[in-house]
Amino acid sequence: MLKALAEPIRLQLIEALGSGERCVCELTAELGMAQSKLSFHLKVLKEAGLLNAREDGRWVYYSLAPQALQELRAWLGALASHCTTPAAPCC
Amino acid sequence: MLKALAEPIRLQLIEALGSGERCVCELTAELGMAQSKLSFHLKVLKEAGLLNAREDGRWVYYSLAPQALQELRAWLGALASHCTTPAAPCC
DNA sequence: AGAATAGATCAACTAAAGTTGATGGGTCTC
DNA sequence: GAGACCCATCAACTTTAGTTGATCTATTCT
Repeated sequence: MLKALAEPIRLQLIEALGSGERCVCELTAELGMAQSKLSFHLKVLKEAGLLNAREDGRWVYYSLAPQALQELRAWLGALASHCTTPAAPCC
Repeated sequence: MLKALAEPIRLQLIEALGSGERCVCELTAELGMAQSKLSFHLKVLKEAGLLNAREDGRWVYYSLAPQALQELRAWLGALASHCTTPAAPCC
C-alpha cells in the first residue's frame, strides 16, 4: 500500500481525488498525460486498496477509499506512541 | 518521504524503531543483514526526515521522528475529509 | 602508538518499476 | 451495424532503486 502511494504521478492522482470522485478522462485531461500511463497507475492504486472504481456505461469513476486512509493513520499513530523511548546502552 | 517508507527493509526498520531508539549494531543483529545495506536504508529514511540520529562516541542511535509521522497523519486526514464527494457527470 | 570496532561511503552489478505506442474489448450515437 | 469514444492490456524499452564487497574515517581499548 505504501509502495503504491510512493510515486509522484500516483500522488498527483491521490491529491486530485482528495476533493472527490473523478472519471478517467477527466483525470487524463487534468494531468495531461498518456491514457495508458494513467491507467497503469490507477491500477496500482486500486490493487493496493487505496482506490475504488465505479463503472458507469463507457466511463469509469475512481475515488479514494477512506478505509485505507484510516488504516494508515492508525498505523502511524501506533508508531508515534512509543517511539521516543531512549535506547538502552548498546553492545 | 512516502518513497522512503515504501520499501520492505525500511518498513522493518520503522517497525523496529516503533518501540524506541536503537543503535545500528543492534539493528544489524536484529534484522540479520549486511551493515552497508542497513546503513544505506537508514540514510534514506534520515534524509526523508523520518529518522533522527544521535551519535554517542563510536555508536549511532536512531529513532523515529514523531513530527514526520504527525505530518503524514494530518495529510491523510485532509484527504479523507472530502474524498467521498460524487463525481459530476463527465465529458 | 597499534589493533579492534562502529558506522559511512563508493563503484559495479542486479533487479524492479515506469514509459511508450499499438492493440483490443466494451459502450454509445447516428 | 459502422464509426467514435473510453478505458484496459501488452511487449519492448528505459529509468530508477537496491545489493554487494571493499575501503575509509573516527573512536575506543590495551
